[in-house]
Amino acid sequence: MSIALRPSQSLRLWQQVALSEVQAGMADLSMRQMAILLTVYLDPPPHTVRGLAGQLGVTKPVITRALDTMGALKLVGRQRDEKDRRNVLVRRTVEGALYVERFGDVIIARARELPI
Amino acid sequence: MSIALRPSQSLRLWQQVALSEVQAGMADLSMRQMAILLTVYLDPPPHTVRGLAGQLGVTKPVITRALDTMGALKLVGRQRDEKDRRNVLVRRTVEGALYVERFGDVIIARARELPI
DNA sequence: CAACGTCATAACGCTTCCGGAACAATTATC
DNA sequence: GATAATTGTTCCGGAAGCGTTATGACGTTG
Repeated sequence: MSIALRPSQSLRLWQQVALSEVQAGMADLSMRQMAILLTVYLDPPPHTVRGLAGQLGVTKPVITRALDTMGALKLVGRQRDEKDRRNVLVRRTVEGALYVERFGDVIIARARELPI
Repeated sequence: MSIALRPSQSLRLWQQVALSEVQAGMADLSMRQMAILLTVYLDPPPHTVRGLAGQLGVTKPVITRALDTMGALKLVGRQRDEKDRRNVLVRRTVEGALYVERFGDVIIARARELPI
């Protein structure tokens, strides 16, 4: 059984989750930042700047800047790759894991409240 | 039947939709901007700056700036309320309606692809 | 070991956004 | 009709984003 959403449900879900996040005063991440954050936490490591840039179809400075901002928020960390010291490996953090987990809970809760 | 999502599904859905948007080179809207845009298009009008600020729990300048940016993208419009000329009514646009509709389609498509 | 790739970041000029305070325009109240 | 309240915008210094280009560190190849 695949997840079947009707148009009004899909948009309403997104709205309700976004509203919840804004109302809760959470960090106002952009779509790009969310894509990076979730990719780091959902896809298997390692994650490099170049790899993320390629996956998102953006330039490397875009990734560097996003990592700067989310790093200041402790949502991700950075570490030199000792095997190839040109690479920077994006590391998960405890705070980031908690953030992502909580975010998933919000989605589930709002999905449950959707009108049929 | 309510929409029941498991934790991994909810986060994966959000990631896939965000990735689709970024890869497609769509406007990189923040969570706040998405909340405003979807509220304007999903909730019944009229929408005022003050009303949106109250609903999102942010200050009025935040709404003004978001409307500036999304107005430049033609996603929303503004119109003076002739009944009470202090008010500004946020108007929907053709471009905005198409944007929102397309976005809903992306959510549905990614939801359908979710692993069980 | 020198020349060339590759990686991530820094630098550049510009735009957007922030929170908070001040503002002009409009309406309500006395 | 003067005063007060309300609405949305503008202004402030500062932070963060953009795309593009340049740079520095590291690895690979001749």
